[in-house]
Amino acid sequence: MKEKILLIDGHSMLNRGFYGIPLLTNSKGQHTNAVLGFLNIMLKVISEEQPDYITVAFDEHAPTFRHKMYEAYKGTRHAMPDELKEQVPLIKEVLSSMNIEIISKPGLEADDIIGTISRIAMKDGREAVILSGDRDLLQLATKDTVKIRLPHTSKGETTVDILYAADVQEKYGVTPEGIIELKALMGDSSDNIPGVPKIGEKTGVSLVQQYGTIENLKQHIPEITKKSIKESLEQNFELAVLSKKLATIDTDADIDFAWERAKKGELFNEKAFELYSMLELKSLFRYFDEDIKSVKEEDKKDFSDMEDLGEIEELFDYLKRSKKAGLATGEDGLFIVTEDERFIHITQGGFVSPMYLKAHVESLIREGRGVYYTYDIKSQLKILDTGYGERLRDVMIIDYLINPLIDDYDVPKDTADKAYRAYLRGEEQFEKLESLGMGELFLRIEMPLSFVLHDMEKEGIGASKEALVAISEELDKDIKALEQEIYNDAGEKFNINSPKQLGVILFEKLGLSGGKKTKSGYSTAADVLEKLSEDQPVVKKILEYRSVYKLKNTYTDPLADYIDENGRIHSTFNQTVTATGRLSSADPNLQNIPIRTERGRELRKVFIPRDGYSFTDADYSQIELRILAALSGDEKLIEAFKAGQDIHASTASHVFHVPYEEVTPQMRRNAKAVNFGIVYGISSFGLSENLSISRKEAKDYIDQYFETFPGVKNYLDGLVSSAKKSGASVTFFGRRRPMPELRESNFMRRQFGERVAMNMPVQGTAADIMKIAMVRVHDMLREAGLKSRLILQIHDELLIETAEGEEEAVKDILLNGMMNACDLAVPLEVDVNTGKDFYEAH
DNA sequence: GTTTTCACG
DNA sequence: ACGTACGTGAAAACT
Repeated sequence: MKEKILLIDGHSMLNRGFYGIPLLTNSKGQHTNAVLGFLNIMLKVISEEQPDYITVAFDEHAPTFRHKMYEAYKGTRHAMPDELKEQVPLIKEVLSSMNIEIISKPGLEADDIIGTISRIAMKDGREAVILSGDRDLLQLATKDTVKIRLPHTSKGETTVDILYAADVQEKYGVTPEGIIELKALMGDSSDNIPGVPKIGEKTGVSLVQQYGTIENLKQHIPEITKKSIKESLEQNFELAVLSKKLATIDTDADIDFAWERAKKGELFNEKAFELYSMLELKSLFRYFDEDIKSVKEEDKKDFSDMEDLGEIEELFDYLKRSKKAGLATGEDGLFIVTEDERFIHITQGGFVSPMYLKAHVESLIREGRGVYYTYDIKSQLKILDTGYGERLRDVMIIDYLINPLIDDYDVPKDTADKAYRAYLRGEEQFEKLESLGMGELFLRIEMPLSFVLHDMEKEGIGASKEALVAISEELDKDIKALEQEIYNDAGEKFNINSPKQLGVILFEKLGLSGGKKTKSGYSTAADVLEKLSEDQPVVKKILEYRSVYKLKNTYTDPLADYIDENGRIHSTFNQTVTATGRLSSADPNLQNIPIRTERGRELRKVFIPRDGYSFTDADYSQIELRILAALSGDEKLIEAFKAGQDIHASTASHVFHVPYEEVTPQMRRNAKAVNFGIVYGISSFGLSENLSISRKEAKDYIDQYFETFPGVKNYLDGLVSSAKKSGASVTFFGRRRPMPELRESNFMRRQFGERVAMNMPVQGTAADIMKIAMVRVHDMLREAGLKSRLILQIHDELLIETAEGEEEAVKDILLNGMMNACDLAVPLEVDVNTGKDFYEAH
């Protein structure tokens, strides 16, 4: 069996990874998608091919000879996005750690290096496998010693095609040598090869098949029948000659190649694993042996038990005097990393009671002189319920504030790891946070909020199981009845919940005109169905079925299972999930309990306060538009709020030029949609869809709006341009959202980025203000010695379970806490309501 | 695991 | 020519 070398086109594979996988970062904010994509395919091919040698070729950053030729011709070259650029050194580092040979040389393209080595391999009696995403390389394929592996993705599945010369011929209709001629004619925009105008793939292939080379073609131009092609060839033949030069890979370049250095070594070694873990390429860990994976863990897991009370007292004393420490609590005890690098584990038992530990930790984070880092404090409070201490810093929240776009911050996987990583990274991350201007936001708002959220989660909200069961039974009856009626109307039984089956029934069997809207068929979304429900009883029933089904299966039934032995439901409020700084609620989500339809709203009656308590609910009125007014400084908008006007009616009056009193409900509805659009980052398309009007009309509304409120226009434009300049969008309190979308080449994603740049400061500032209000309200309740407790937050709304007799005090605290959370050019208005259940209170 | 739908702000 | 309103979480179907 012949020996085999795998030759990889570095930039082409990196490119493929970058554009094939959505932008991805590790917890330190490094982009890793291109590296991941590269490695994924490389490892797959290595395991399939089992090569004896591996070499990766990279283009040099300096413009290469072939590109210079083209730049001389046209003077352009596509710039690499920063997010990709920064991954080039990363992949090189990873490859060297895996003992893989890297070759690059000024003046040479990766193609030329690969071409040359593949010919060396042939000469030396070895096989070559070329891995590249670039079809240019196909010209190197031979009958049986050089093959090309070309990755392609279809339906989410990536396969790596195998192409020998015969496969190239079969798939592209030309020989490997013909690929050069083909490129000479049709060009290749991704490779900056111009080609001859008017000649695409089809014409190119048939010309190459007929004439072989362009030199031969030149002799026969007069024979060409199609006039436009003939003329283009006559006028532009020098382009074909240039393109051929550009497309021809040099197989005899002067490179420094030695078989010895290319020999495959140990790929999955310790050093490589360290890099993989640093980049957090978890999906690739499986390639490494268990013992390599565990080496790193053992390094840092040398926590020694401490049981002696005297020693523990001494330790806490030391910690209080230290500059910093890492702490983490879990079911498995308290883990501490000290400044002098001791790793200590304390379990409860004997005299070390939970009370004892709580007292010591609490005193440490309140009175200690240093800063104490931990990771995900809120989940730890469930085990050791200490109160807030201002010396404590949560590195998970710091990570989140530095980059709120990361999907999962939970990298440490056990308690020891949390303490260690918090200690290791805390100081550096906090400094980075401060340099980004978010130190105050973190210390003043997010840290105390964590403890507030924990209290809310622990408190939970009362819910009646009996009421839920009763509702569920009624819904079930309705579902069954509707199901039957729908089957009847459709003339057959089918799964109404399957958009696919439903689409076929509606748009094919019943012949309704719907038109395709989704990737995989007809859209059956409610807004689509509503447009044709007018005289279609079936459609109405389907919509009703869906809503009833949803109520039962998403709310009623699951909620019943969340009720604990005390009759209460405990949601989790996530503090590190959203891109804008809002909270989110999960398991169960209590921020999306129905309210918009009466039937759904009924469900709120099952949420009830405990005996001797009632609910007090407070919500900010139009907080986002008020923020928009305040931050933009638009005089008219500020004036409207100061005058206490209905803001949608006021907008309508200005935009439609009618007196405030004469605004019709229809006009108000439209103005309301415009206001929403402004907050979402306006686009005429979005508004026109929402209001079912033409793009032109929508654009007129928007123009009219901006003419009325020029300050808003000015402000929004400024948001986009400053986000473009700084690469991030920022709230009033300094919360930051990185905006990589604004630099992308894809037009649509860039446009999305612009909308986000307009929305984030508004939505995010509202979130900031609410967080401040929550901490204030929580603290005021305690300071006043009240029994009433904050139990829910729904973005612009707070719910308090109020003890009998405390109603007035609670109302005052809510009003004060929320309205005075910050001082803006526009007053913040708050509506307060009370009730015996959640339905009544809001 | 991804897509579609729909509940909320 | 592209194909979108911003931010979430959950269930069910589909691949």
